[in-house]
Amino acid sequence: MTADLKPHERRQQRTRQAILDAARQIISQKGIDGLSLRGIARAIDYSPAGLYEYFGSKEEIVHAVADEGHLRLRHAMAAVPETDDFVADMAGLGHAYLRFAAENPDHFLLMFTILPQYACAEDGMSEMMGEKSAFPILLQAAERGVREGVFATREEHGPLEIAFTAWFDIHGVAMLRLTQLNCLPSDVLDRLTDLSMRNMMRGLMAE
Amino acid sequence: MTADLKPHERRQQRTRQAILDAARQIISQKGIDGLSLRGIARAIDYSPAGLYEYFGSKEEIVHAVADEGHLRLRHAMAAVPETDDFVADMAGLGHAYLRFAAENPDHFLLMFTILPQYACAEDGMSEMMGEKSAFPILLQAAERGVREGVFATREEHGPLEIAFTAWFDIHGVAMLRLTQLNCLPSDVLDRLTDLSMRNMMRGLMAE
DNA sequence: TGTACATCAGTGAACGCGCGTTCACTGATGTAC
DNA sequence: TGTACATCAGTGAACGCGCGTTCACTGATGTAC
Repeated sequence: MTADLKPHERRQQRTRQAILDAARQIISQKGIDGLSLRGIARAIDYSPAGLYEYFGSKEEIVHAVADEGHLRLRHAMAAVPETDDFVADMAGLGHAYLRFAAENPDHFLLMFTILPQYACAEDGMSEMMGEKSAFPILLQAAERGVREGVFATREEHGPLEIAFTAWFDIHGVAMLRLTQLNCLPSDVLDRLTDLSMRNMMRGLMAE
Repeated sequence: MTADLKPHERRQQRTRQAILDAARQIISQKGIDGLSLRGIARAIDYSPAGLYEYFGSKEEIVHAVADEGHLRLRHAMAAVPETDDFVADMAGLGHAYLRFAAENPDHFLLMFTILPQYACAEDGMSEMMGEKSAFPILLQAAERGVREGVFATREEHGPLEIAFTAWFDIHGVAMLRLTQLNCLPSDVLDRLTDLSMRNMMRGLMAE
């Protein structure tokens, strides 16, 4: 993907990435409100004006960081190995989601919170199905679950609906753990998380 | 609760409330980043310095607005009437939650997003069980569901665990609808929401 | 190989802005005698 | 009832700050002949 570039293009790419990495790191340390062009520039030994060579505005940088986050989340979930035990694999996907949220809380909040002002694509579904989103990974798992007869399907209730149900549940867990339940001891949280995931699976299962 | 106050105390209370109302309205219109002491002061015809008679800092105001939000959400859910049909009542609670989120998106995001830096109470559970939280309403419903034999219980899986499962699901729906799925047509969203709630209930039910 | 020129990445200073907070103040309201 | 004083709610101007963005610039790198 990054092959076939002339040297100066590679240098550009590298600088662009350095900007995004610095931005991500600053967000991790000080939250989204702590992010400033001046801070990014300081981190990569540039003048603030220099950033405008690579991005048109601060907002563009923030969007790029969020996009990158979605990609990283997708990769984290895609990296969950597939075993014979579908139910366990499904739980593994959920835990990958939660681990990402726990390890990158401010990045996660940025991705799933701050930017509702995106222009809507005319087909709202297409963005979610794209390569930048983790949803297709979940959808694939739902399809496998159906194929293996673990999940029940009915009229108007196929893999897509199953994937959404799972996403809703795991996303709620992730958000509430970050923002409301962070005072609870983590063993309690883990127990509640597991129960919730199990209940959710139970609601989707055949028979 | 507001009785037994001397006139000047009532006046103070009213001003305090006016500040919070203005803050809430500004947040609704311009988001949390659009909130400034100057803006609040302008809205209630005060000088910015005057606000310090009522709150010690901007942060205090923001926390107060968030707290008020939790109270309003609780009231919205407590106002859902109880009928003979438990399952329908449970769905009603979910819809009250979602309606609140949809009608007060920025307020909702403030409540459930921005302020993870609260000092943790030594017992993390107590705040959630308090009068400022909507969770007890959900817990009551879960207890009723158990009492009526709709929800299954097992070892280590009682009303509390049921309430959490429901909260996770409905909160995930609310957050994703606000931040990721706002491009989908609302009939699609409503269908997915209902399916998810039904699946969740199914996972909790007896037999 | 050497020279003239164009392109490019990055700088430094400045722009105007809105912010939270402080502080000395004022004028009205309440209290004591 | 009148007067002196204390309290209180609210003001206005100023503080220092950090911000995103612009723009004329510079020095290095690349290109053409």
